[in-house]
Amino acid sequence: MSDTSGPRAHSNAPSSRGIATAQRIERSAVALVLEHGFDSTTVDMICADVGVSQRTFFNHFATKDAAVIGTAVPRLDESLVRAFIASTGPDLLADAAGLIAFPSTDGAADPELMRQRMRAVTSSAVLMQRQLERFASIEAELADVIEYRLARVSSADESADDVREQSRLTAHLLAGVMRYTAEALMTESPASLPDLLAQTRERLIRLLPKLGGRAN
Amino acid sequence: MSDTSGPRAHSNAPSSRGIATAQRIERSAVALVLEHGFDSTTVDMICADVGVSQRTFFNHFATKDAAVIGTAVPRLDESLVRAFIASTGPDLLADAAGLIAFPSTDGAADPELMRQRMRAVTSSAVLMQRQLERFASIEAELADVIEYRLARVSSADESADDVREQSRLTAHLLAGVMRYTAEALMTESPASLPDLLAQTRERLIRLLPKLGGRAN
DNA sequence: AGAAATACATGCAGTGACTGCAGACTGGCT
DNA sequence: AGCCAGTCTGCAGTCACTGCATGTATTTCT
Repeated sequence: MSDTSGPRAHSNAPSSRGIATAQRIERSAVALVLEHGFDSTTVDMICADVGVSQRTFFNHFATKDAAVIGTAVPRLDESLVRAFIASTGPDLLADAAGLIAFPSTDGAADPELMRQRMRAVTSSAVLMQRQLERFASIEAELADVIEYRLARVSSADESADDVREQSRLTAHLLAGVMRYTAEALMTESPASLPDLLAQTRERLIRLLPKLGGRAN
Repeated sequence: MSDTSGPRAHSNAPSSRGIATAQRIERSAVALVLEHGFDSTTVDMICADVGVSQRTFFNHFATKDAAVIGTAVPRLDESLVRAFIASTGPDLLADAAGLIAFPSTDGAADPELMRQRMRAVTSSAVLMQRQLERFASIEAELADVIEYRLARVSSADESADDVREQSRLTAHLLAGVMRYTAEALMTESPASLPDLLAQTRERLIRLLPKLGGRAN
């Protein structure tokens, strides 16, 4: 940042070559959010820090939070999906919870940035919220995958429509599991994500028989 | 609206006496949103329609959507809660789904306004989203209620903490059920809310044995 | 090489939600 | 009459975000 005024900067002179502008913005956004919190970090601050105009910022990111969270669209992990479909374990929902590992976003991106980003996102309820909203984009996909397993354990007197709706419902239940985990992630931050997921899964397995079916 | 300038208007002359400003704003907001959609309805439009300043608008409502959704905080229905706690049916989650009927907000408010509001909210994904976010405020309460039933069907080797966490998890699952229902509400709008809820409940009962426990 | 297309960056003016502040009118109370 | 409290107001400001017209560097075509 330092001096942003004058025509000087315009020549994104040396730096711009090596690292793409978008990446520099991302890094700066994550760092500033970690330092000041999401609400207290203005787009102008990020722009000043990076040395670009606000217009440029919005040419790269549609919203302020996109710069912090990243732009990659979450996808289901192929191999996990295959395993899930193939498996015939008794704990469908718990198995499905394994699909959310969480969905890899950037894959090959800088792991250090990923770690910082994770901290930044979990530090702000707003950001966590937005993050979860993004995951909604795989919900339909998730429902499709679930449908395979569900069809197998459904009786013949249930129509395909029934099964499809049940799959969608299950996907929403799974979203609930995600939210629960995300909440835990923000409070009991000490635990690592994989640990938390495993813990949630166990909890779910013990819980499910109590919720419906013939238990009780 | 017509002319908002000058000192003239100041006398929200006749109308202001009968109906409180906040109510007039609510009505106008709902009506305008139904007509133009949420995004295309600006706060200024509402203000002009009602004949108040923007500052007044925000003195009554913290946000634009609050004017449409209403300000009442959702609460669990006492009698439903008692019934739920007392019951020992096998379908805990499905029973809990009955608690969300949906939580009454305004109770005594104008039923016609309530109906319009419902239409307005279900017409916009943004508003539905906000509405659901509000329900999050009863989630803790919900978890407490669920804990009673859950404690009853839990084995002795599960700690109180376990049960509490399972209750919170269940509350989140229930939130998933709500979201599923809300989604259905926005698309298959024909069905009435009570019908939809009953339908979801049935679906849930048939679904649960397939998800975990000993089924399959 | 030179022209033209392309991609990225910029300033600028504008919209729309929302806030803080200070002033003004109202109705009721003493 | 004088005062308090509640309500309403304009105004100026912040912040996210958009459209547009322009500029410049790099690539690609000829």
